[in-house]
Amino acid sequence: MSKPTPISGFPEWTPAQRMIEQYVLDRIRSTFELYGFAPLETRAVEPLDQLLRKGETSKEVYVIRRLHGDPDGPAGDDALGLHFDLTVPFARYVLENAGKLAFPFRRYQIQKVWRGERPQEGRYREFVQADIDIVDRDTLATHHEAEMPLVIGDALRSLPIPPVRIQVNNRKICEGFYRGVGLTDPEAALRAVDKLDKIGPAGVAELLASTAGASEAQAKACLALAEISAPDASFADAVRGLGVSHPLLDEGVEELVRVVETAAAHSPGLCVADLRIARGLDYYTGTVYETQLLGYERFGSVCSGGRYDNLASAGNARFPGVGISIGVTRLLGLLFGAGALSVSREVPTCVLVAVTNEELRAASDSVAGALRSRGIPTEVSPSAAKFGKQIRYAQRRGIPYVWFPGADGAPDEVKDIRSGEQVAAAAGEWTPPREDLKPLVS
RNA sequence: GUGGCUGUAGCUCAGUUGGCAGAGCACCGGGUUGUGGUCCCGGUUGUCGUGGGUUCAAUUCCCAUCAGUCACCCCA
Repeated sequence: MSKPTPISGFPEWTPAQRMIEQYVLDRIRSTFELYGFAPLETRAVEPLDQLLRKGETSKEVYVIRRLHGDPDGPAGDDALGLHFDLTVPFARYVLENAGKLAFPFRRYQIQKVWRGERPQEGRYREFVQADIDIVDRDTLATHHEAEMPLVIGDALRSLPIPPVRIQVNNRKICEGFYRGVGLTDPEAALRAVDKLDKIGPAGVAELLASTAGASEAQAKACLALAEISAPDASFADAVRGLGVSHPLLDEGVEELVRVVETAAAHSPGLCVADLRIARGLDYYTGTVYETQLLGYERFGSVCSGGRYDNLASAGNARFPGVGISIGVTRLLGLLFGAGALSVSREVPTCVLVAVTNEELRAASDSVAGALRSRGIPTEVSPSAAKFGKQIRYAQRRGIPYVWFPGADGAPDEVKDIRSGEQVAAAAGEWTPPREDLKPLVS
């Protein structure tokens, strides 16, 4: 068999990287639970028609089918696709289980998602998202939109990663403003403005004219709005200064003020109102979030989301929601690529119990058992090689302690192979310093 | 999905104007008859991403393909 090769866009980490990933996931999860979000996992597949409601993203959906499915039979597996985010499955789940859920319903969901994109650094076809959402029945209070950045701020701050900046906007501001200046296709205008960073003001003006039918004055006004950015409510004055009025615009400004002020009170500098932010899936109807990892801005957002009022509705029941999702795989991929994350050892093992000779392996096994019973991750040396070799086995893996069973009734000894210090110890009592018990991620 | 660049040892990379494949690090053995790391001596790295084609001869040239990366697209 020839050597297997990777599959494009489906990353597989090393054990050390996986330990870091698990650490990161644990921290994120515990922050989510600290805010009272309940755990949920949904199936990997959704009916295709559900997934395709988003238009453009449809090209990215992986469809599943049975190898020997009957192409002429009734629609079965081939009507299913892998979910490409966690919000759409969640909306479906809420509709399906509305009777069992208490509203407002707060849940987190940490799962893989799949998108058939062309991969490059920080872009994958299979990746993990850590998602929180809050949905309510009929109406959703706007303060939930202000809560999202707080959770994310806490979660990401608990990790050994560079600081982040959450950029917030509100689609009502854009849409209200565009309508206020007389544009009739706010969607097109939004798409044009979104390219500001990439093609510059002149390019956007051109695009606004060609795709949204904007006059020179209208384009200028849209650009002026997009250039507004402030870490506090002062953005609202800047918007008013543009002299455009529309009910939707006022509503959006009010909501965004609240998000920004709440965030500023909780953690200054975390959030910034940035009126050029337009992206995200097109089901967003109000607040939208994007998150830059400082120093890695060019790789795009590592955490995005927003408010959606129309994603989940059945008959006359409506479930507006707001959610945000951490791109865990992108975050890790970027930091791994930069060598910016490390772990103190490649295995969970804290203690390696040396084996004096194979006849005495049972003695080492029993030491290991005693240590494990007190929660100390321990392995027994794979061979009774010279102690130098056994120490090196530990050293190469970053295992901090080697345990030597005492010969002929002499006490056992444990050696810290980093310092070389070796002391007598009893397996039923010795405990490593707290910081050595588990691998340290930094 | 479109286009560009790249692919040589576990890692970082040399190299062959087409003629038996190299260095450093890492790894293994010894110096050191039961305690590693430093040091010294010695040793192994490999379908030259994969499959075709041209050629007496291809790692080198050509085509395809896979993977990585960049831009577009989209987005975590």
